[in-house]
Amino acid sequence: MPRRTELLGIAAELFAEKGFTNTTVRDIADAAGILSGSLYHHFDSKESMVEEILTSFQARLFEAYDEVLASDDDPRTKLERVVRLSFEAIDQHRAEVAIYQNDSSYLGGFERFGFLAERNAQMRTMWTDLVREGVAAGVLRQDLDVELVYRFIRDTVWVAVRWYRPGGDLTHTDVADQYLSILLEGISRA
Amino acid sequence: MPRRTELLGIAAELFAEKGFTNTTVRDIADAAGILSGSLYHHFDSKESMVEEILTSFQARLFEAYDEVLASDDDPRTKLERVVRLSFEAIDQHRAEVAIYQNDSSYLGGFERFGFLAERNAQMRTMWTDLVREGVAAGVLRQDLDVELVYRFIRDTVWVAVRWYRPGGDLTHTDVADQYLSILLEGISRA
DNA sequence: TAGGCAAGCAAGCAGTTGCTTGGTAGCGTA
DNA sequence: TACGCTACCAAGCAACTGCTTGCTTGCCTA
Repeated sequence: MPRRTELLGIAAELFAEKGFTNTTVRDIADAAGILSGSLYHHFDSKESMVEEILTSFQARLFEAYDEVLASDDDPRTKLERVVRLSFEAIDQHRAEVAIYQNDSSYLGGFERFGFLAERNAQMRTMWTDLVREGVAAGVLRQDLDVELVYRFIRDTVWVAVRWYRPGGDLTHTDVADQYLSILLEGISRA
Repeated sequence: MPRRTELLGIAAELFAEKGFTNTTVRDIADAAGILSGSLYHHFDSKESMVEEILTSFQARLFEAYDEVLASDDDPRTKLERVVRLSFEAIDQHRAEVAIYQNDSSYLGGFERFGFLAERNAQMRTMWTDLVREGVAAGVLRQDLDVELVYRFIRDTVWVAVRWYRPGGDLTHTDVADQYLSILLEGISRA
């Protein structure tokens, strides 16, 4: 693995754990076993590190989403697959998701991180379209506030990164199963 | 209003907006129209400001929770009331909830903020007990993973502080209605 | 009208921050 | 053996951080 990639991984872990601004370049350098100045041989700035971490993660994530959306599955299946994909992303890219969850509101304030808002809009379109298709197809309730349903799903799925631990008792599939069951059927007794 | 209270309000808004560590004492002083050093006439430290903000908020919140729990409502009604109370707290104490959401993992690392973990445990007991009572009473599904249901509810409710805007189109009651409807009945067509 | 007090100013200190500069060690290759 | 490249070191700078100190101002009240 190229040193550059290695360093990005170390930085991502620290950003996820302590937050972007609370992580100093000296923290990253210490964890890598080098001096802080040496980091600037590999990267322009601390910001360019997060930028690279987030963009490459999002690129992979949306590629996976697009594959589902392009399929000819029915709306409900697509919705399920997208939820499962998201929990899988939390499992396999914990640090990246955590950074996205915790620091994107701060980072979004800088021009160079405008792509965050774009991806958010893309995400919103994806979810609301899926819900609307489900309603149109008659598999989802007609009285839903699509925008609210989108927010509830998005929040519950992504915030799970705060408590989900890869390798624990619950697999990401377990979590997705339970969540989909609750989301689709509710918690009331039939 | 005492100057002290006024300053806490200003600080809370800034903490909520930019995060605790990203808010400098000079930011707070500027917003209050005084010099940074003058803040120390009112408070020991920046940390004691957040501490006071969070403890007083949580005290009021749990007081309201306790009233519901002590009532003789049935489990499902209690669950509904607690959800509604939480959305109401987001509406009326946006800044405090936002600080609690965004900075408690960082603050929790300091000894003086141990009360955050205690309140978290208290919150967890409250929710899981409510769900278990609902299951026992036969109004909630028997196959629920109580711990997971608790996490999903907690996350969805509190993270709403990120997008809910008091005075907007949706009242906190609207949001609570929709969420309870989804949570209890699911989004699938009956 | 003298005393006490809440509120704030002016100046600065020590530590931390992201980042820069000029240099070097080691390795592969021509 | 000279060259170029990757990876890093050593030292430090300017800006910013939370906080301290000694002092002043204006108001209330006894």
